[in-house]
Amino acid sequence: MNRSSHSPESQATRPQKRFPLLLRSAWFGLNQSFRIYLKPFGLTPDQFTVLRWLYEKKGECIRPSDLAKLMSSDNNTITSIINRMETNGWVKRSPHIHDQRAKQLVIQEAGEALYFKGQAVAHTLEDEIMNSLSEAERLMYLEFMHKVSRACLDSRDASRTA
Amino acid sequence: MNRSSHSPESQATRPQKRFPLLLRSAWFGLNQSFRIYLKPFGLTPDQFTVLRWLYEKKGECIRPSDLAKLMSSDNNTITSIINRMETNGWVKRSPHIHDQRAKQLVIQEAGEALYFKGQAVAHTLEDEIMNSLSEAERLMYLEFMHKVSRACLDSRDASRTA
DNA sequence: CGAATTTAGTACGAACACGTATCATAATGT
DNA sequence: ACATTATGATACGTGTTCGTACTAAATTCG
Repeated sequence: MNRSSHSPESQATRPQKRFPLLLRSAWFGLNQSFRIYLKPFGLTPDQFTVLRWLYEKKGECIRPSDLAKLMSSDNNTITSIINRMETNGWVKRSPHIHDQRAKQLVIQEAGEALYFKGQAVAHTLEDEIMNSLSEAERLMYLEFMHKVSRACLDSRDASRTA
Repeated sequence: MNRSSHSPESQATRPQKRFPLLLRSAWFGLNQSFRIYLKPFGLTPDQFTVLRWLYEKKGECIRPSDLAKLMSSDNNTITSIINRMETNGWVKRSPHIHDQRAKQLVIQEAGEALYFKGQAVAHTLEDEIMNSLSEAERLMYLEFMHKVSRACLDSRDASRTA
């Protein structure tokens, strides 16, 4: 009841601790910071994430639709990103072995070199952010964040089938 | 070595607990879910957020640049969103009293009506997500999330001036 | 086997994110 | 007062997000 009505201090004084706002500013802050650090390499945060997955799963056969699931994204977005990355020679689309419709995504030499450069930035940034919490807090936080992100994805999937 | 070669459980079983990945999936999951629920109203999540701030700060003079700060966004993005919302008659650009360059953003009747509709959805969704944590966990989580989002924004600001 | 359904990928369009450039106005410094 | 600098808003271009629609191939089922 009376969660916020219209008292003038409700937003200004009370510290902003509502989840959607915190999530938004955390995501935008991290993403913007990462983008600026990656800029000298000509790489965007999303492109880096693609390189990351293709590198980590280099033995396996990764299709665009797999990448979409791994990145909580969708096929359209992946197609668009891969188009640019293939033009730049960072990844390659190969035919799939068992499925004539599908493509297999393979990271290229140039892409791997870029990935290594970006990785250093990514780790530095992640450590910097995580240092705002103590060791004990960090463990709890990641545990909670895992549950919350699971709930967010479940909510999305539920809203799609509804 | 040989950390994943081709064992199928390497990624599927081991929980992904790295912060950037969790943050990404939480943000995309929540945003996509919210978008689907708002769709019947012809409203997007970002447009809802604009209406939210303009409603909550209705007494104060809010300029596009203020909105950019409140939403962790930038002037360009706000201009673009406001263009569409003004076309739809949900908000209005008025001249600023003391500053000839600036505009004052005012929420319109139609915008307020839409905001109330979206608010119900937003609260339901937020509660649903937060229910994945216990009361005690939720308090700690929001506290941690506050620190982390602060660190993300600080990192962004630092990277800009560097 | 052959028809219905599902899945993989993409084209296209609207909305959003954001860097750079531009113009007008404000604030500052000497 | 006047030149310098900073700020508010926008135009424009590129990249990302995602809905709708379409084609081709795989799967399911009668």
